[in-house]
Amino acid sequence: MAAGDTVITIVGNLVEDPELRFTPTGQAVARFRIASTPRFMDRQTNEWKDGESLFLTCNVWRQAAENAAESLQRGMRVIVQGRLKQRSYETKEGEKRTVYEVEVDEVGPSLRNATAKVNRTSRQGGGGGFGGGPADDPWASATPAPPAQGGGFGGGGGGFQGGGQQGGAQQGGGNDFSDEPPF
Amino acid sequence: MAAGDTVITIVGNLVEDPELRFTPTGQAVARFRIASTPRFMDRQTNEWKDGESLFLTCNVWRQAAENAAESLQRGMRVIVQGRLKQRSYETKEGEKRTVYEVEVDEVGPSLRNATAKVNRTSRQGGGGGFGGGPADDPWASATPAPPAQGGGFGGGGGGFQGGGQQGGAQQGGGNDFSDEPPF
Amino acid sequence: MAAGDTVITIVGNLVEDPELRFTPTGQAVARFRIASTPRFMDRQTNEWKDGESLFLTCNVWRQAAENAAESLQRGMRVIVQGRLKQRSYETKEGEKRTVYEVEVDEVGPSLRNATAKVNRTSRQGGGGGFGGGPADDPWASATPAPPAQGGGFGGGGGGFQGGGQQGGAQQGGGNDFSDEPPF
Amino acid sequence: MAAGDTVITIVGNLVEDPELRFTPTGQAVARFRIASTPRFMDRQTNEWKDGESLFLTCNVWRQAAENAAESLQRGMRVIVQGRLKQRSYETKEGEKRTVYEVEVDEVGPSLRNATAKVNRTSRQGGGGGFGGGPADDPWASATPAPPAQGGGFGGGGGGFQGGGQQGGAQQGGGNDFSDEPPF
DNA sequence: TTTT
DNA sequence: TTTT
Repeated sequence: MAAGDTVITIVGNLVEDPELRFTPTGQAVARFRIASTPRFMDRQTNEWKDGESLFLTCNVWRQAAENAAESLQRGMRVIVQGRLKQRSYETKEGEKRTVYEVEVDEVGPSLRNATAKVNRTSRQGGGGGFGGGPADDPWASATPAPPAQGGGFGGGGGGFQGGGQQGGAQQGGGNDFSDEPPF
Repeated sequence: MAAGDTVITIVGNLVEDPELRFTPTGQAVARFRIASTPRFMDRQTNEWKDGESLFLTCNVWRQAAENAAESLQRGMRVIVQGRLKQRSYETKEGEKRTVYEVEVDEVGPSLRNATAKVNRTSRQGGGGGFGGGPADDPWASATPAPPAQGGGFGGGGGGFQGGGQQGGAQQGGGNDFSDEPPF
Repeated sequence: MAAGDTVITIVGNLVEDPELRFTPTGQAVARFRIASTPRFMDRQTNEWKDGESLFLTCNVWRQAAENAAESLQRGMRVIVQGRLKQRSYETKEGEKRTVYEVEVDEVGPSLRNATAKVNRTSRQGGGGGFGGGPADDPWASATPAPPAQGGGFGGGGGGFQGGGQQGGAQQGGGNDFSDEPPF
Repeated sequence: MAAGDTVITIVGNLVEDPELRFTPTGQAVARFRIASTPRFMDRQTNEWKDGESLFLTCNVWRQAAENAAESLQRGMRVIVQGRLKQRSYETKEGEKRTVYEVEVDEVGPSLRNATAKVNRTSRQGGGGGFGGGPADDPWASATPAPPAQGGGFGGGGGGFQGGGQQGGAQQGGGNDFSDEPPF
């Protein structure tokens, strides 16, 4: 990173699937656009409301580009760290325009996504598929309430539902029950 | 988030598996420790060297806690956004100590991880499983392969290799071949 | 900045005057400690309350170190941008301790300080001094007064009151009257 | 601050003097534009070079707005912390445009400015004025001078030279002589 | 142009 | 105490 770069971290949802391309030298680049929507408490109605979204185009390079194209998808919530850049160009009509983009240093799917999971090593899961069946799913444990899954998740199957009610009022959350950290 | 919170974004590797606990009210909390290791170019030898690691304990709550415990693992590279906090306590010997911790707002596995992937919706993949062994891993191929592939990815297999040569010299990278973005 | 450094921006008040020292080679370093106190809206009482302070030691180098020692002072609100570092050492009793410190890249007094001002060029002010007492302080006036004024600013007066009730409820604020930006 | 806001810290130089306005309700707002220019080491020539500047418009409110209008000036280096926002509007020709702006939470002059200083209390300084001309400016001296000085600081003089060679190669600096912190 |  |  160059000294004096404007570092930015954005959390938002993909507005479209990432698009993967390759430079002439074979370098992978993925580009996607995310919408970051702040939520604020309306002090009148005591309800959470959405603020205006911030849209930003992000460019990822190399291995992460390929991974992004593979594993990210419209609707998913992601965390992006990068450097804010400005690019100037001329329209066909000869007008100067300037766009802001993020040169990505790190991206990843937010674990606040419905059931975004990454694969762990094979020692993890016995069976096929992904996620593990209910049987060996530690979340299924009776105690501290499973995050809700019926038969679900079992082998051969989808899993991730982009969308869903992720963020929600819990944003910035933490300890809404004034629980003490049990550590 | 409270006004005036000290927001921090950390990228680093899990030093241990996340530990999941529940508060008396049943709230999930996961805690893990990450090591963030800067790399700098040694101008003498013209080599990349590791700087001193920064270690930080992170606390995640709720759904993300459960997801973290499920999908993160020692060695993985993660992106964490949260608020830096200081906690003071007394040792048994009556000495005051203070620790710094991060109250996590967002975490996710970095897509610079070897083959960190999250599940996409079922419309995505035809077949069964997820992950796929190194042998059929399209990312392993040097040639710019298209992200979508036919049979691929099939069943029974681990997938993620924590560790590996992730970060590497490409840190902060981007466009080392002075390629133009192909967009 | 090394790649992978953990960048942090902290806003807080100096807990003590900066201390200036010089390395054997004559390099200036200033060190000071700041307290960053978040404020949150207590939803029960509908009042702003202070959260737990975060204390952090900051090291500034070179010119900025000298400027800091000269112009910063206990109580002042400052903005600090730097890299979070961990330093390990042994106590005299042989115990290992670790401290977190900020290697400062940029510091400056916050313009939310009571009357923190920096000097402008001489075309600005007619007269001698700087600061001006409360009586002739245009900022004290409720009516939107023009920033530049004739005689003003004259001589022999203190000016800055470190501490005081700066931040206040306006934190993160902006547009509390739902005014439209007049631009 | 709303949850989910995209926090940004920018360091750059004012491209123009701040413009101060007031909303109908009398709320002060200052607006200015800054240029943030990264520097990178050209590994071929082993020289520091300027990267492309990032330009961003910033809006400050209230007291800080008035202070900004008073104390900031074209050319000065400032630190800005705020929230990145997007504003959409239509041109007179009916075209939709979108601009990115920063809603400022904190601003201050960088202490890496040539001689940016803020006033300290009168207990500080013996004499009259503030600022001091270049001639008697202790910061101008190359030798590590003690921060406290006798008569010092005397009257009638400009002081701040906006622009100049601020940033310089020392960006991100710290400890270029591998000096140990003398603390 | 748009996500949740 | 420690990750890559």
